[in-house]
Amino acid sequence: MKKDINIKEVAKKAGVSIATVSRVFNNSGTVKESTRKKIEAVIEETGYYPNVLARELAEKKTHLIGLIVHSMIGEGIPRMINGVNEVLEEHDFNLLIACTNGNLQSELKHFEIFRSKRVEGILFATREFKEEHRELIKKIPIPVVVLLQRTEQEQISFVTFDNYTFAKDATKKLIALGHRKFAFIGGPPTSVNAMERQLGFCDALKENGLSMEVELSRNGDFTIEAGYQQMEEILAIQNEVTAVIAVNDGMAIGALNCLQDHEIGVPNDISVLGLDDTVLAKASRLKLSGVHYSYTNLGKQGANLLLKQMESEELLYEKIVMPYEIHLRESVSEC
Amino acid sequence: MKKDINIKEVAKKAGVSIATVSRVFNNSGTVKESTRKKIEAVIEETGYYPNVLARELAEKKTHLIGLIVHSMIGEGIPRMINGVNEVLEEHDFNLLIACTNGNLQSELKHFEIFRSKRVEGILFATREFKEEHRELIKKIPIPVVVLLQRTEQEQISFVTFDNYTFAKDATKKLIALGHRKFAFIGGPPTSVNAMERQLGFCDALKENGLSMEVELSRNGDFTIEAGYQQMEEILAIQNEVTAVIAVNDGMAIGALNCLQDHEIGVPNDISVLGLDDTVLAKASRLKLSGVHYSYTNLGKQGANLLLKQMESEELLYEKIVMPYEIHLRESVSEC
DNA sequence: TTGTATGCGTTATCAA
DNA sequence: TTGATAACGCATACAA
Repeated sequence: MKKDINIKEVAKKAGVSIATVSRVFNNSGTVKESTRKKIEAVIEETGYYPNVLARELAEKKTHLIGLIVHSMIGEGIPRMINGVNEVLEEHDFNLLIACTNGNLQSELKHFEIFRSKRVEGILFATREFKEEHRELIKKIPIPVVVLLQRTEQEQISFVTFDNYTFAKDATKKLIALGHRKFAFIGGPPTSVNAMERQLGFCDALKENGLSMEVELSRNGDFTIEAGYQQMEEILAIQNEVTAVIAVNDGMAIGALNCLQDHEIGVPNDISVLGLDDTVLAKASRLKLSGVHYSYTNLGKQGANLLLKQMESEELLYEKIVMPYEIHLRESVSEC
Repeated sequence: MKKDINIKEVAKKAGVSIATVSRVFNNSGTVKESTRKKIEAVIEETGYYPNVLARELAEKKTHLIGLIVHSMIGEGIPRMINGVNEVLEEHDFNLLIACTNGNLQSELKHFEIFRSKRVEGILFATREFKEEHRELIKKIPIPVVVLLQRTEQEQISFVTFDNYTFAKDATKKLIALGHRKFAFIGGPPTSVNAMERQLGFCDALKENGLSMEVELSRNGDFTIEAGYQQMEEILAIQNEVTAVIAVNDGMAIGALNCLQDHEIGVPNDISVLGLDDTVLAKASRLKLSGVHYSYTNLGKQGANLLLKQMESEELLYEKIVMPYEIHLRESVSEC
């Protein structure tokens, strides 16, 4: 453990000026080979490290990107962060991360913290994009890209999945397989993404002239237990249902487990599909059907878009919707 | 989007000196109420934000903690990060994260980057703690806490799980239930944690005077598929096994699925246990038995220890081993 | 090829 | 209660 040493001391030891030391460290300007060698020797000997803070202050660049997420838990976000990280690393940016647990005050606070830390760009993932976010982002002189959420008509960039469309598409696939009697297990009303999926599901039914009893559209809190519980209630209501769609894999697995406990055949009696794509889907004995989309790629796209905005002279906005695939596996069959 | 404004301009607009503006912003020194009001008005009007870079340069503090992880993927690490984040947020530290994919060069590089960024402490999670890490950490004048790995005799702090002991304990529990014929599905030899678990398993057998055929101790790459495959091969070798232990849940689930495909009753014919604790354990129809330990708490402990080291005047080392619980659920029974 | 001097935006020390 | 001014450690324009 040695104390940090600064450029002045290195210069003194090497018998040169700080400007020359700076040149050596940044490969800028021209330095005679012999003095370069001399300086490098001193650097090696002293273990000198430039104080990046000072450099950044002088250069007015921090090489810092801020990432605000509402949660770290789950499969998706970590993969997204991984994607972001991969792109940023290629461009020598460092990642400052804040986790807000979806708390609005915390989100706004971290925008301010990041701003005062002089991050050069901000990636923002929230559960619900609100008016307060909009106002703050418009006010801040830092490029922002919103992840996993739409910003609607605003002049604010985002990269997201098209929850509505893939939910609609997946439902249509089941309809094409002959299913007419559906049950739906949605998420809490506070989850914009879950609501979008639910809307997609409903519209698919509508467009095909189908309808369903209101009681067959239920809501859970994304857990396996909730899926089990809701499936139980669906079965109690009536037994003509031939397909169950859950907004996430956890609840789909819960439904699957419930059906097996009732000795109802999947997919022979009832097909099950989760509008999601997690390891759970592959872990169940009966491979769960679902929708596939890549959080990693979303993260990469987001980071790339942000970098592009940072480089751009004029203001720049882009709205990117990531592609998806529907995977019909063992839990689904014709009806 | 407005341009950032500095303290000098605020001072000019308010007709005071920059020192006074600084005082207002930091509630330091004493300022007359009327001038405070005046300055606050200008701050409000201009949307002034102090440049934290400059402040940090002057104060020689960055309020930054660096976290180096080998991977973001999986359940554990994100929870750990969440724990770290929670503690750091309470203490107004920001988190700089680097993901290295286990690459040694990348790990060392990020130590240097963090050092030059003047982080005040570093949390380091790697797959294998090597000589190079040791040397670098000893050289760097920044407190470091290693996570999820032991540093052995070194004067370097760590917080980890006791893989060896919980694996041994869990095995003993099965022995106590009457099991004598075991099969083991381990991880790749590069995973220190997996090897420690395997050692614990072996020692539990030894201490109870039990032995096993070498071919019944197998290795996989942690995936569900690998677990399935290895179980298949175990069954091909012989059929006296009454208990299978896998180093992680994924492979335990694979084994479970394999057994069900062979119509071998679990737990009546064979008990299955995973030395792990992920959502997978609760998702399987048959609740998988396993070991419970909290990554969140590990992250909190690590962050707290690091903060303690940072505050401490003299050098300080602590080695913390987190507690665990063994959960015997539906996949295990007496023999 | 090298050195000098200035600026980056703060905080902190003194003096007023 | 306030203001000037010197750090903080570096980059860089300009001069030598």
